[in-house]
Amino acid sequence: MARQNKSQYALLGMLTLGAMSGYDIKKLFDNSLRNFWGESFGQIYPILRRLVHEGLATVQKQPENIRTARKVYAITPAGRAALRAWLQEPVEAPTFRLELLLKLFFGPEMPVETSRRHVQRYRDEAARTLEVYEALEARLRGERPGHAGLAYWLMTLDYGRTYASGVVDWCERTLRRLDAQAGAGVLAEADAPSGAPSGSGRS
Amino acid sequence: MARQNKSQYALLGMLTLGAMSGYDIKKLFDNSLRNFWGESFGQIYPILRRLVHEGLATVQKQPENIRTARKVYAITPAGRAALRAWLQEPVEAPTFRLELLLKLFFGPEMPVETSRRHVQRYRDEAARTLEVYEALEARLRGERPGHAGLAYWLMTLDYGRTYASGVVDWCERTLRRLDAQAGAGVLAEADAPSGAPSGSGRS
DNA sequence: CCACTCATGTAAAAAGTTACATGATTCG
DNA sequence: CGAATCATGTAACTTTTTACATGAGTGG
Repeated sequence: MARQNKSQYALLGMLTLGAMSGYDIKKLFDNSLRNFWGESFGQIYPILRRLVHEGLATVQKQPENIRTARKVYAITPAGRAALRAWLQEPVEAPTFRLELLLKLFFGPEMPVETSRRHVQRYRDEAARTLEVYEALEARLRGERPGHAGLAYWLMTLDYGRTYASGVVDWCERTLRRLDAQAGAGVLAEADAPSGAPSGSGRS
Repeated sequence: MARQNKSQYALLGMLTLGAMSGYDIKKLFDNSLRNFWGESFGQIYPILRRLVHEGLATVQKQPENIRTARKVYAITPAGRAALRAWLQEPVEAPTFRLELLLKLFFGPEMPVETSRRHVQRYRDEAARTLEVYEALEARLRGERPGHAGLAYWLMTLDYGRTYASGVVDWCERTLRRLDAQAGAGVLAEADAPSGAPSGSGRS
């Protein structure tokens, strides 16, 4: 029970990398973790406020006084303890929602060419992501040599690379399969407008 | 704008496989699509009601009269048209939230052994999933030979297999890296209880 | 001066899960 | 007859996104 809020731990974790503002945290998510985690401002600011309220973080206005000033947050020992307690807990199994696969699963409802287009685009995106990872890895190794976290960051990056490269392979295999599908004379039927398919009876 | 609700299309898609009840739909998600899509009853029943209201599906009570009777839903031509329109639309890029990677990213905050345990468990689960897929593929090929959807179902299954097998590989590589990490003298510090770590100063 | 990035925040809506309530049927 | 499965549904809650509002500073 008490469905734990993972976002708060994500934020606490970010603060272990150094004191920073909500804006900085957002940038970090977008630049470094976007392949496996993200948070929106609508989550970040309210949670930061709560963390301070609960004594897990502290704030300090940078220019002081000004209403829209930059606020720098830092993790407290209590915050670090809370984070560590969560890090100890077993990882919950992720639930995926892959729209591409959902659509592909209903392939008989569309022309093969449409499935093909979706898969092709997915492939291109994964290939681009792969390039971004190469660049990111080079940057990481260069910028922060010897940083305690480096080895771990590279592990998560390796995950992204493995994943993206697996996607590219699968897409290429699937494109070939779709071509075979199109060649097998399914095209004519798939192009049909909306009639009911042959076998709809329940067992 | 008008953030489209994907769940409704998932349900409509299920109904293209044949008329069925909300309970049947749930079972189908749990048995066949669980690696890339899922829906809870809290979503399914209200959405089915709405689909009927909008003319995208029809209902029929099976024993009739009884209040808790089985209700069988069928897709209408309008429903099929709505589904197909959605199938045509470009696939939105998925956002992942992989708790394992988030925790691993904060590796310096925990003993190497904890990271190791998480990764090990992840590996075991992926390996088990892989076995389930093999069985599922055999069952599919046997049960429904010649079904129009079979080729597509096998493609989604192939995705799951590729993914799970990539995860297993990554986990094994990562376990070796973690061992190297532990050997590099990080263990002593990492095993410490919870006080502030050596270099906690903000830049 | 205009566009862009920096920077904080709120409100409303959407999406989704969980827990609960109810009751029939089937199998051992 | 008790447990499991079949079967439907609602209400409360949590989580998350989106859109909006505001305003300072910087570079062309």
